[in-house]
Amino acid sequence: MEWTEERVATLKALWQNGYSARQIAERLGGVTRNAVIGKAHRMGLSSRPSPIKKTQKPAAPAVKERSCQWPIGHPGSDDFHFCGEAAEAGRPYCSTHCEVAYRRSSGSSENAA
DNA sequence: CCCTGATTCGC
DNA sequence: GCGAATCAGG
Repeated sequence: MEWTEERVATLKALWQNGYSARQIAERLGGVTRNAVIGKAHRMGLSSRPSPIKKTQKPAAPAVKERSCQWPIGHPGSDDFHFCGEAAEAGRPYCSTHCEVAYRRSSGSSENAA
């Protein structure tokens, strides 16, 4: 196929209307999306929403680690507070309190302390 | 495996 | 200049 004024105009029109290269190629007929993209690139077009997204994620509010939320004292009490030590990654407590928090007492009769 | 555009490369 | 092949990512 030949890139006539008409075909080029169609290409540009569709491209600017947000059509994907594949849609344009299909519409024109006799060309593949590569031809469309290649032609578009050659005429100075392209620069459409590139699929190659940049890994730009500076805003990562993903909660990494906070301070240990292990309660110290009685809730409501004047000196009630949380442990505050550096918590383990992905856990709400520090290493010490993690042991306590996740200590599974599965049917053991070790209650005589 | 489907898609997207970008770029490269031989013709 | 052309477009398939390849690249790079979703």
